[in-house]
Amino acid sequence: MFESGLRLRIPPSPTGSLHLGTARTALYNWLLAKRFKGTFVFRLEDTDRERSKSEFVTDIIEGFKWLGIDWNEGPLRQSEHKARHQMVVNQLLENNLAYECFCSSEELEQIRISQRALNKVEGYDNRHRNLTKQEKDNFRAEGRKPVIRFKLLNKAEITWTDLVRGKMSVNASDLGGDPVIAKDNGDVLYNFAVVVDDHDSAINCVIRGEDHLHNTAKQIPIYEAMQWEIPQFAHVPLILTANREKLSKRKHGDIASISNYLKAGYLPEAINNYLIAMSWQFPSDDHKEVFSKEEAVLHFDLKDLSKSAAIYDPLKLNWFCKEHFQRLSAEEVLTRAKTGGFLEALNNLKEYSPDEQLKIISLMKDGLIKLNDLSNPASAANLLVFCQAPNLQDLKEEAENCLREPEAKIVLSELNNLLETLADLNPEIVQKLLADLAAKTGLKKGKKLFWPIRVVISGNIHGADLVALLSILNKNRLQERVKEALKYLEM
RNA sequence: GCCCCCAUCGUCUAGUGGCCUAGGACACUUCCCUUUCACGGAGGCGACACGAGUUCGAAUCUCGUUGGGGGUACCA
Repeated sequence: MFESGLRLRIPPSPTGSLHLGTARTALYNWLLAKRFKGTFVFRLEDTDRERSKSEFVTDIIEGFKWLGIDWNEGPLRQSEHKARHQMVVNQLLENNLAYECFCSSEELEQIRISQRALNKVEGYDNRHRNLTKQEKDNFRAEGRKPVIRFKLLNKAEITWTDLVRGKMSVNASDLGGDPVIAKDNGDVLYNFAVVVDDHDSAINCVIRGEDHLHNTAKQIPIYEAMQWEIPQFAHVPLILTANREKLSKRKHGDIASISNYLKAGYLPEAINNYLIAMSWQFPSDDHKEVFSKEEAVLHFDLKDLSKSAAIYDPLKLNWFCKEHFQRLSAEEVLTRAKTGGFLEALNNLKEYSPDEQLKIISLMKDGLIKLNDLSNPASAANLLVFCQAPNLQDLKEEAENCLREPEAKIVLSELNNLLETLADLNPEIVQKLLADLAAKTGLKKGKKLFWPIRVVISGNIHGADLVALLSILNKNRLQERVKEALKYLEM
């Protein structure tokens, strides 16, 4: 199908930070480019001068890098192709395939209102298609500046075979009139610029969101007018929120922006996995769910994409996160946490040797969702227990109650006594320590025996394996916290 | 309003006319493991939107209805 070589592109607009949906479209492009050894072009769609910002350019590039989505050409900037765009506009004008339209926005609005009243397609009624020179001069004399409109041939059936959806067809008369391709200030518009740029980059396969379906219908006639080869099109399904609306940067910025995931310490491999799996399934017999984008490359094909929109499910994302954390070595997690700055709030972690730090990470990483959780008190995977004594004045009710049990005091003072006889702790010693403690207190095991210890070290009745916890914490910290608690209970 | 797209458990999906009393995953839930939580293991709950066709036979094909989404800019 692509004898000359597959050429794909991703054209984000730097009017906002990298969007989850853009990342997913980029991923599908990337997957296909890798699979069929194509060329992937990265272009910044920055023709909207007011809304485009350089900080967003940085954000988008950083986002792609973080996800591991690389490209072969670019970043190209649409704004740098102005002269070329102007040239094509003129060519269209000369060939009578485009024309000047002097309608004011008020007139346009009037046209829409009357069309709507008649249950017709809203849009422009092409009234300035055949203006005489005299009429144009009159408008100019009024001080009106024209926009340039492209002549859509009415009634023409615009068809293409979509690589995801199959045969598609839109009637040109349903497109809302001749589209504006250049504003009255000369700036060209998206639907035009994208055609010129894609053609100039020899793009032969356009993968984009389903929200572009009508744009494709508007763009194909431009290719035809210029006698340019029309690329293949593939419209991928959208990502919807839980209440079934298109995921938008404005309304759902927190979950829509890739940079938020980066900052929170999500694993890019988990994001990629989730994004790909949203509309695509690993084809092998086991239909495995957890995979890398590199594994997906081996099997990915547009025809296997789902046609229906997918609803963003944070719980499922979390699951992918856990799965990918479990697959990472403790060394890797520690490195990423350090380089990402996620350990900075955990000052005292430096007191532990590198080897101890690894033990800490491997003890905690299985329930990890994002690196942020390492220092988040609300997370079960936080490392706070290793870094600071709990604030006993401010315990949760269940923890406070546990400490107020009469047995708690006995357990703690016996523990304190036993600790006096010990030097450094290790798992074997802790094992024995707890057994001795059980014997001394007469409490076999269970809540009465272990929960007070947990509360004293972490402020929580739940947590990671106690033996591992205590042996890493070691004698001094443990004893300190036990004494502190005994003091607190005396008050 | 008009145009287009989509339609299997709450969610993501497998399923391309008989292997389907519809399979998997997330979530939820029961039990087991465990000194707690988590992990892990074994179960459970739970769907072919509806109505007509076509066919010996339909989740799968056709039409209609309904529902959902997107689009409808001198934004991208």
